[in-house]
Amino acid sequence: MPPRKTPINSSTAGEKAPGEKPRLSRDLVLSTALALVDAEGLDALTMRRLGQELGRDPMSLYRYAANRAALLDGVTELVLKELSIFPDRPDWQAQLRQIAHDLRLLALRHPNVVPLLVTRPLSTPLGLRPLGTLRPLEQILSLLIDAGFAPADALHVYRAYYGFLYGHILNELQEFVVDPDENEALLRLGLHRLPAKEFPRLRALGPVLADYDGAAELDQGISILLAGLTASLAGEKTTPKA
Amino acid sequence: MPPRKTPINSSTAGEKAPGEKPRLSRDLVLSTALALVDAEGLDALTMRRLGQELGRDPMSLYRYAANRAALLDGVTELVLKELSIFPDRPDWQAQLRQIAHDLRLLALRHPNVVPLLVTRPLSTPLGLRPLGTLRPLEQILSLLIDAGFAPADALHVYRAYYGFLYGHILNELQEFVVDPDENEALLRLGLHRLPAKEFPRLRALGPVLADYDGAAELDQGISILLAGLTASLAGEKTTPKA
DNA sequence: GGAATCTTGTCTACGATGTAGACTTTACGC
DNA sequence: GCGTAAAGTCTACATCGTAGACAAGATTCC
Repeated sequence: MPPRKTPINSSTAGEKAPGEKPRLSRDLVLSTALALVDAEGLDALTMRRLGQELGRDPMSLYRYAANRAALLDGVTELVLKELSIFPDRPDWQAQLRQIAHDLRLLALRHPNVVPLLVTRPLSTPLGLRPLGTLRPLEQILSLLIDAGFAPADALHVYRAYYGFLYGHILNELQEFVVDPDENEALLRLGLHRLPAKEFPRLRALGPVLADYDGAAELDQGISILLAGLTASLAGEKTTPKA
Repeated sequence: MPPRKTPINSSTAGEKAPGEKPRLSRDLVLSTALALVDAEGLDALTMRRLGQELGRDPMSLYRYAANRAALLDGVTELVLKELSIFPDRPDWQAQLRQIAHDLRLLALRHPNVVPLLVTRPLSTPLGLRPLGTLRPLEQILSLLIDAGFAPADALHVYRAYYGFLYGHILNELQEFVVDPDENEALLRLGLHRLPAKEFPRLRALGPVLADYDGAAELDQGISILLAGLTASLAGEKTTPKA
């Protein structure tokens, strides 16, 4: 992708009309950063570039994020804020299903942020993560406990659920190519490159790979998981409703 | 972590005795890179540092990897080669379970590589990935098809299975802290930092979080998934054995 | 109003990184 | 032994994150 000159934030006026310096704020910085990542990928998010995007000196950013890593954390937090969970709805299974689909769509909306989503927590102990990152966890636990699960069981359910969910998102995004016309072509081209003796199955699956219904697959997986979880937890002392 | 001076590869002699320049090779470069990542993390793997580790000019590395990204791909490939799959064993369920545990152990052995494992495929279309990366996929497909699954179903099973597996690994590694003594302390410390009103459930789960049996949890999840998958595929034309 | 103080943005500068391109050295086939 | 190809090295450059001193602007208190 060639570097672009026009600013990402296609707001009212040109790039640096002298009067309109809109006073920085954490939200402004982070949302511009997110827009930049969405448009041009993670590598495009450099301090210099972001500064330029905001019409400010790169150094000014350090007033709103301690360093680049913190900036990335802020972006993940911002993205996760797009996810709304209602912990006091009645049907917990329906809730989990709904959240799964919401998160999937969120990931498809911000594919370039997904590496951050799955990677940043690996380098930050749980207690030190941005609060916005932990909120979904807390809310889902709340959801499950309110539904009648013992706290420890709720944690197990959460883990299985979120694990599967993240796994699915990674899976789906791997096979996701931006240009849908190019999709099949690139796929076949790529597959054709594979040595036929070593990868017969994979090559034969080309057509099947080409049309991938992520939503359906996710839904089916969630069904299996929920059924299995309730069944496997049925033999214990606490039983959730339904 | 402070930078260290002694070379990673604690081989026979000191750092740069003039006679012992062991002639580079792709394997040597990659395995040294892996050792470096294992010991000091991904950020420590710079061309200069790796060159120094090998007692060579950083530029020499470009004879064995086109650029840094290709080097990272090489490392992932190398790690994945540690995983051995036997596609012609009888019991496919037992096989999948075994592979799951193997992969989990692999991830625990190379936690710093896990971000690469889950992240690199996102930026490389399937057909253009390093072959070593695709081999497990091919082998598992083979395993399932030989077990009686229709190819398309095999793909679905694979996706659900690998999705869950990767999700679990990410989950477990998040809660994994290197120093087990520090574990609980750090955990409590971190949890204590959370605002009590907003995160009551999470805070209450501190003790449960502290002892996490990843293997058991993985096993249980796999059981659920396998049971669910076979059940949900039973109504279709092709049925796998058992 | 005016001065003191805190906040926000800017400037300059430094060390580290990936890697292009020209060069030198080594290994090997005949 | 000589010529050719491969392996390794050197120099150089653009770009990155960010420390630290400073300036501009806003806010508070009298």
